[in-house]
Amino acid sequence: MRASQSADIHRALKLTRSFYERSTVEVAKQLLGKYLVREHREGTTVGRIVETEAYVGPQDLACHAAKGRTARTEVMFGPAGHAYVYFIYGFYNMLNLVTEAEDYPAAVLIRAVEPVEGIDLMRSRRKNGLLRNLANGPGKLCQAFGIDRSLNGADLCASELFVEDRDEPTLKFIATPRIGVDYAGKWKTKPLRFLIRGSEFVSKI
DNA sequence: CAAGAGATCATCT
DNA sequence: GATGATCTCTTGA
Repeated sequence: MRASQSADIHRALKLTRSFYERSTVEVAKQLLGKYLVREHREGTTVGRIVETEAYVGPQDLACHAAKGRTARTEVMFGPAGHAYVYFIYGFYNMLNLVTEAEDYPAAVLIRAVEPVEGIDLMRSRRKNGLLRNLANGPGKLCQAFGIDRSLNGADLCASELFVEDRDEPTLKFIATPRIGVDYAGKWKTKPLRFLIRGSEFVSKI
């Protein structure tokens, strides 16, 4: 084997629980450039995460956990590294990754990914076949990846849904206020949405 | 292209 | 009974 070949090997390491057991803002930033993987009997879909939002705890009026510990928010109160998937607007599912210590309710919303693998499968699950429109929004990416509430509570360290680090270099990102949280008082303007700078696959600039 | 409405239901009041 | 961490389509300039 040539010496240069080892540099070409694509390392893909599944993120471990300790990755998620940190401050939600830190996890939201670090998830940019990681790869969301969903294994399914129909096939595997992979997307490079380009947009996230942090929902940082019970004091965050935009975070569902601000309403307290209920059946719906129970997963966010559980251990880090699990999926919090909820249904909204009568149509769409939203994928979040639970962060921080157990009993501290916080999570990162995955808002957009760049399609990498399983693109035909994503197209068949969605009507609009344009590559840029397959997964550039939280509802769209759940459609494209076949994610619904059956994955609520799934362990990202031991299920068909997980995130890989493929050894991308550190990325430049932008922070903006979160989308669709106008009701959240002073929390609506905090810069808790993170985008990869220059990506064409974000939901909006 | 921007703005607005409609779709549709789980969750909480 | 109201509303929402959205998306798509229609309308009109």
